[in-house]
Amino acid sequence: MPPVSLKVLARELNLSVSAVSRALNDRSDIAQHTKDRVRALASKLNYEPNPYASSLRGTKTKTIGIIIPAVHNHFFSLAINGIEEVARENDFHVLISLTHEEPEQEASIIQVLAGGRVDGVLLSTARNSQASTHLNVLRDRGIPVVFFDRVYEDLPTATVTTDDYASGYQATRHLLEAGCRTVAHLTISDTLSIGKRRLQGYVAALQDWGLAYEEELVLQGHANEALNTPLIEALLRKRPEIDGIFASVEMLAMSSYEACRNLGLSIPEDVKVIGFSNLEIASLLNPPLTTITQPAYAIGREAARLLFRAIQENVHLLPADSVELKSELSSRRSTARL
Amino acid sequence: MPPVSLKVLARELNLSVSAVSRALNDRSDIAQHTKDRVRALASKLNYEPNPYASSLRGTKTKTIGIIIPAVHNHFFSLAINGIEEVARENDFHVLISLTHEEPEQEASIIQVLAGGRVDGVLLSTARNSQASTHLNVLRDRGIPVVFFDRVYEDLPTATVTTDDYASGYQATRHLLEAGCRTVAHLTISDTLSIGKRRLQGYVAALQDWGLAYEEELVLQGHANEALNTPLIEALLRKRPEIDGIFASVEMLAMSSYEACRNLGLSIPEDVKVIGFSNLEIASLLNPPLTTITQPAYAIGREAARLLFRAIQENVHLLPADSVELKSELSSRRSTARL
DNA sequence: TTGTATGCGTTATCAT
DNA sequence: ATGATAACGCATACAA
Repeated sequence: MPPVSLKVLARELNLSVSAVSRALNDRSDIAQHTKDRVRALASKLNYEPNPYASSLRGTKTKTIGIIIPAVHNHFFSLAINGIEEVARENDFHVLISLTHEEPEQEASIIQVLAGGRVDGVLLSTARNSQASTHLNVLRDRGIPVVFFDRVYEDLPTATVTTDDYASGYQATRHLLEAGCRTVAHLTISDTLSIGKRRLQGYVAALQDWGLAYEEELVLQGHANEALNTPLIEALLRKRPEIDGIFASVEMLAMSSYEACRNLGLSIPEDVKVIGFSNLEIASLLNPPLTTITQPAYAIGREAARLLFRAIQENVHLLPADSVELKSELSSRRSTARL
Repeated sequence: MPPVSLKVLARELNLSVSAVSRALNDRSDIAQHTKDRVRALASKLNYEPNPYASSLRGTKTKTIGIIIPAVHNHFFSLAINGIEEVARENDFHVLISLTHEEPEQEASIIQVLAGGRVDGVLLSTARNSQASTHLNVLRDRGIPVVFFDRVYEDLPTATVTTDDYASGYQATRHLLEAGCRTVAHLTISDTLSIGKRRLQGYVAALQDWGLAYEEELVLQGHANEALNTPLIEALLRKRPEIDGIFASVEMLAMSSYEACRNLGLSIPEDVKVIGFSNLEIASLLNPPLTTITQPAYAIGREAARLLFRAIQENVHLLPADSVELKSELSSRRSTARL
């Protein structure tokens, strides 16, 4: 069955297309009686305005794009939840695209979305994305962007992040206070914004404790998650004095658990582990994992809120509009002082 | 900066709009030389065709819709991964909408998507959705739908599911073989397709063991996840002879762990637990959780593949096109025979 | 209060 | 080989 258009309604009601259009948009220059007739038929026939025709005229697509590395990740799925909710409140739709951590994918997605598919973009960058030139298309088209969590630091727009430096410092201090003297740091990328900041916090904490920073103790995880456990095992074998692990992402904390299990190392007796994580069930792990939890849902909401300000009130987003939220450390048995 | 349109390219090249259009679409009636000129300028100016204008002419939006209860759930996020991948392979976009388990939301989302926003829909129904009449809009508009995991059983279209009855039977048998004699079943809904089938498998297994089915041992979880732990605690207190729990979804298995911990019950000594789950880290739980794992990623891919067959080859999907995949039981310590 | 005409960006059809 | 024109569905400016 062909979709119900204004034309169909107009023919049926012996009205002009424009009269029907205005009736449905509740314009003041249409008789109440006519509005009633039109609305009755529209709902009877399940009329739904073609959003693409509207956007072709105006240039609001009522759609925002989310570009993230993966959805299969507690942090991102919680963030999406927050974003989707705000979008719904604003009567917008959400287009989701995954980069799978590949900068080229990220660039191509942006290029396509910029072609008029969305009114705004929420972006958390791929692990190895470096130059931000592929974002120029968005700027040129006047499509606002808000970064969340993983940001490009040199871009003149708003970001929503957490206090990664402070959290990195705090996590490391937590291990040192628990008695660790040789703390390894597992990161996903030392060029990525969050990777850099968390690492800086780690380094600063070591310094304050009078401990030397050793590059060898910093392990960069592999994109292929299956490879991380053996990498960590190798590190623990090479440096058996390691008594603490600070994992900058959930996945690396889990790989650390597996590595310790495979090597017969006990947590927290032999090695203490702390990790960034949004696992609700951290307390059900063996042993319960000490976590730094980011307010993922709030981050999503906040980022979306900023984006809608830009879209609907037509304000230009500036770095000064950026928001920083706090993460929370939950101490559990994986870092217990013995 | 205004977006680059065909008109802009045409003016710049002293060509007609239609010539430019055909050049970009690589039509045979355009001189190679001209094609080259056009393509060069297009890529120089980052020309991107306006997808909404194309879809207005044709009626392919190059977009599919995913409608699911939540994204914050391992099963669904893995499925999305599979779907997004197939969509990308077909050069399609993915619109994602969450029902938050509310049938009204589901209906309203469908109504809106049917208004020409997507070329096809992948749907996993909300927990309490009953009537499927809100899907008629899609049928009327000729928009194909593929259900995955949670399906409407009375609908003449294809579904992608797992062998839920067999899995329910197998899970229950697993507990009985481990020595359990009073097995509770935790479900999210006994009207939902997957809930019904898993329950039927549970009932059949009890029967084959000569055990009576007791309605009291079947607990329906609450949509508000926080309420489930106390509900399970209450059940365990009321029926202290319960020595096995079969949780039909991951969340309820986790709540069972918490309930047991709160009551001081040991797993698997006092109570054995098995649950449907896509937690990669089930083996890191305390104790490691015996799981029935659905091939979530494959389900997503398969559902998307079917949908694209319908969209691109214009075939009408029938129940006979449905696919059933197998889940896998991984036995771990939570159901160890002692 | 309602109708007519126009244009958004694209593509198909029919000229030239 | 290229150009002119019309149409998709909608919303606006203007006419009646």
